[in-house]
Amino acid sequence: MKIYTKNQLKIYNSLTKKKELFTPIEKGYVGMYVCGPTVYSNVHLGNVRTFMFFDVVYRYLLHLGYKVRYVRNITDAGHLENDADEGEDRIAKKARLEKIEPMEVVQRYTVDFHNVLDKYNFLPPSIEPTATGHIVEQIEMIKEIIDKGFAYEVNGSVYFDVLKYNKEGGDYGILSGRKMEDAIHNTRALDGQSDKKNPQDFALWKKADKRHIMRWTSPWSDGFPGWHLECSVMSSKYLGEQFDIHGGGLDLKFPHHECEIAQSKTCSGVNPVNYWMHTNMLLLNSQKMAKSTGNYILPDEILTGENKILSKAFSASVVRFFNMQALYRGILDFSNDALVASEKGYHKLMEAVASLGKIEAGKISTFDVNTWKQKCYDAMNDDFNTPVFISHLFDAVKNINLIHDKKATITPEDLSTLKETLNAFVFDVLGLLDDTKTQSSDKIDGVVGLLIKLRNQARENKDWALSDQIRDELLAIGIQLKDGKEGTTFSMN
RNA sequence: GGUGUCGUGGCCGAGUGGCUUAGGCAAUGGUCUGCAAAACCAUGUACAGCGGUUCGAAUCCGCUCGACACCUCCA
Repeated sequence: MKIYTKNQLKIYNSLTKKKELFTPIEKGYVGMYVCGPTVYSNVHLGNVRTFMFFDVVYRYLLHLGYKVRYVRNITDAGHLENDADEGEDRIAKKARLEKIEPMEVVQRYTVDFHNVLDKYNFLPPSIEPTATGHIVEQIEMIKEIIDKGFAYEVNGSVYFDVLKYNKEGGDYGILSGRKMEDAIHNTRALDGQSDKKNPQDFALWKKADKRHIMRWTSPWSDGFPGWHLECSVMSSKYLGEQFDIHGGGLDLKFPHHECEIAQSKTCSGVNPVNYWMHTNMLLLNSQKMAKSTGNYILPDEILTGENKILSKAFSASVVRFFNMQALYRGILDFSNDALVASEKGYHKLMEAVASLGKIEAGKISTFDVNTWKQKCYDAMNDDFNTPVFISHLFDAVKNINLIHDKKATITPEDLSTLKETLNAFVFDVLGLLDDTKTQSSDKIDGVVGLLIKLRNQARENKDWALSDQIRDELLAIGIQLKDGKEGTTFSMN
């Protein structure tokens, strides 16, 4: 029996601004599209927050037993730098600065992106399509929009006619809560450089100027597609005209997602997405993390400790844990203190998971495992409330420690449920890794075991100087000895 | 200027009309220890301000102050 039949998931839908019961279009199957990165530079931690959250969404849906097709694109065609005719795309600009081919830039940062995801233990999406791999489909979609009368060509470029779309029943502005009548008066003028009929109109195809390297042949000009188009094309190609979940960062809500809806709806006549999900921004020192302002930290810099923000290096799982201790819809402020606190909590959790393997069952359970388990599911079912979910995991931690200290007991049946459930939640759903375990090995176990033995002999001889030396010097290299009633154990940081 | 989000204890962050007002970190006391650490037990401090609705509001409404984001490429 699939877990999802017993667990009714609720998702906060950005479109309706309400939590709604999640009902997939096709029972048992979920189609999810998430806007991926533009690969013109390294992904920073803010980007990672979004992908990490949707990684957990993906993991949880799989855990519930859904068959999920998760599509996350790579934007490698470059976006317009601005709305002026002379706009060159970002990837081409970077290439010129670095005197390399645009596709070389794309390749370098795509590899970097994948390396980061790998280090942070992301599950790969089902399909990771690229914009440049779908130029033909994008041209077809533009033709279709022109045929339906909602796009016009000017000087080799094609624009979507937002006002006409809305006059004829369209709902441009529905996602972002903008009224087009207001927007007309409030959009900043762009020096009259534009070919557009109205400033709200957005480009579907842009004619490339002479210096523009990334270009494709089209019925209108040698040029390149507008940046909103690729997501409409790739989502409908792989997930259908209508699909379940579309995710992305809050900053993409307008205009990117708004434009996607207009494009897709023009072609299909239906709302493309049932549940829109937006992750909020990650702040650094209370300011938005963004490459353009220099206020950012790279995922690799956290792992190596080579940065000006953190006091030391932190593992990928600590960052993951930190992210999951906050709700995805809220702004999250990244700081050294917060990360230090998360690291300790994470270690506490991992040590309980480790000692869970060692505890013995008893005759009765002083811990209601099944109620606990359901509380965990309830939290996740409530719009992926990972902070509450984690607070329940600490409920299990407390009980595991009590049982471990012989102050509580658990039946064999409950113990097996607890093991199975906690492991699934921690490793499968949250995607955490046990850092201590991966660093450990039989040889280290043997060496430290020998030192523990020598130290215990010293302690028997009341040679405190020697026993403390062993303890302190091991601690200095990151191995902590723990004296318990059952003898001495150790853990590594 | 327009659109939107938000202001919770020393810090990070849940909750969203009454119920035990999460959880993590830090702090204090205790158990344990040769002393510690770890673990466990116990404890304190809070809902930006003002006004309103209500039997009752941190939670709803209004205003004020403050923060942030989007409106231009951005996860």
